[in-house]
Amino acid sequence: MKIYNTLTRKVEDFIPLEEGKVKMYTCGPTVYHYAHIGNMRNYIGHDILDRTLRYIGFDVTRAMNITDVGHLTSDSDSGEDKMEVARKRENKTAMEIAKFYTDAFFEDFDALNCKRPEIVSPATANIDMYIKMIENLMEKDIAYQSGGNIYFDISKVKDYYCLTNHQEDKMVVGAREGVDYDDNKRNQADFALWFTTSKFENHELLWDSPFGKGYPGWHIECSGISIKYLGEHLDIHGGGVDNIFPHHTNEIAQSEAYLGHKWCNYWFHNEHLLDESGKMSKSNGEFLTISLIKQKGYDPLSFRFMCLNSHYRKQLVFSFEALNQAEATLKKLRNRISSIKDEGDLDEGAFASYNDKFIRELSNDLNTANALSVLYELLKDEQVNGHTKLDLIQKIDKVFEVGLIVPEEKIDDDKEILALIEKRNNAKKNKDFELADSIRNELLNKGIELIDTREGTTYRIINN
RNA sequence: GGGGCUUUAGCCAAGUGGUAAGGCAUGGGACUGCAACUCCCCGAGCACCAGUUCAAAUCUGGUAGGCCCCUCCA
Repeated sequence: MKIYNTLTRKVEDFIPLEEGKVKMYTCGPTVYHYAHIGNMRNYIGHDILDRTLRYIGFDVTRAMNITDVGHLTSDSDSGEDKMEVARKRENKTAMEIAKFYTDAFFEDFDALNCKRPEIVSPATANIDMYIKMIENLMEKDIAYQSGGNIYFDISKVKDYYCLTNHQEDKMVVGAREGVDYDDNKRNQADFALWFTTSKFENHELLWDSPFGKGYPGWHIECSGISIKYLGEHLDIHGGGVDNIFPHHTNEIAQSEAYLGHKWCNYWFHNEHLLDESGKMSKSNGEFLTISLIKQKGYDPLSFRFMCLNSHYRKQLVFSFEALNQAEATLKKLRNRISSIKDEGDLDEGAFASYNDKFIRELSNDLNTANALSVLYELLKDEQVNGHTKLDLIQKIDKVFEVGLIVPEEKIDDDKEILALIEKRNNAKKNKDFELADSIRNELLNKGIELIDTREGTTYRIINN
């Protein structure tokens, strides 16, 4: 398995710390609003990684957080908490907001056939762990108290900018609007570990701590949850590319300072999904969600398929043209596969050969586009019998998970339908095409599509 | 100002030095009463310029366009 590692900026062989076992962490959603389709591309990317690792035999344990507190809308540790903003916007309690959007998130997550991580934990469920870590960092004099908050002193760690090529003296405070100078900090790049009420008032969720009543900073939650549930060493940690700096950079700094050793070996980052105007963002108001796509009549798996057709480390521009294309492609694929007759004995040689090819593509830094080509190659191969093809397709769809094999739905008592087919065929014989077509339409309205073949007419049930 | 990515047919996209995979769409054809489904056939010399090389989409330098990061963001 080869995978691109942001830490080394190279595609590397993936070697887990413990043979055969993988500990993986995914930065989860901030549940202050709906997740847009760009957010979901990231989870599809992680899902493919997760499933690929399992496919080639690794025992994967994966954890993901749900950020339900502590993520500020602004930088310089001065903006409002996103959950608080949502709470005011919707006039609900913070926990109601979190519950609502967490449910909405998983509805889309599930609709995309993303496998839920073994561990999913909300930030608010692990406050004790953050306090433990912060106390430890205070003892080591790596964290300090200032202006009511606890900050992490980045000058105390060796290679703070290890994930990026940022040069401290070239950093521009104010490159982005809203980045202000914060004179509570020793270094402008220091980040908050804990906020207290002395600085932020009116925050609904507050916890007692040795540093004062308050709530955790954003970055500490991922380190805390990861270490608490996956242990002191992590194989893969991932998220969107926007997390590289500062979120993951800060996670590395605080985790390694706390643990006193190297923490995570591989950093996995998904590129963004763009729309015609550039980056998708919630702050621009309108944004697309999986649920909306579904409402428009699309199969959410078409979106998953669209993502698989491109590479996770490449920006992808979303357009309905592209989605239509993906939907058409997927539909054709399913039709083709459903027409394969389950005949012959399992051809083990062919099975292994195609399976190897498939694994080879996925093992090459998740080249899903090429893995899909292997599927097309298989479909075209006349040397491979139907049974072997179907077995293989069923297997590789364990990674793709786009519903390649549509279970054949049968109606228990289809006498009525068969009678109508018979009636239509007679009408066709008598050149009464009006009647024939009306029967066809009647059945189509009931979700039954007729398929005319040389051997006769069959039917199938079509959804949506 | 600093760091990084990217540009391949109408569209999505692979390719990482040896002469451009695959898919969708379009067009043509087979099948059909028509249609759907299915099957067959058809398309680019890789943004541009200059180098290196026997050989470059692939390496180097430059130009142009797009995008991202430099404390909201997946």
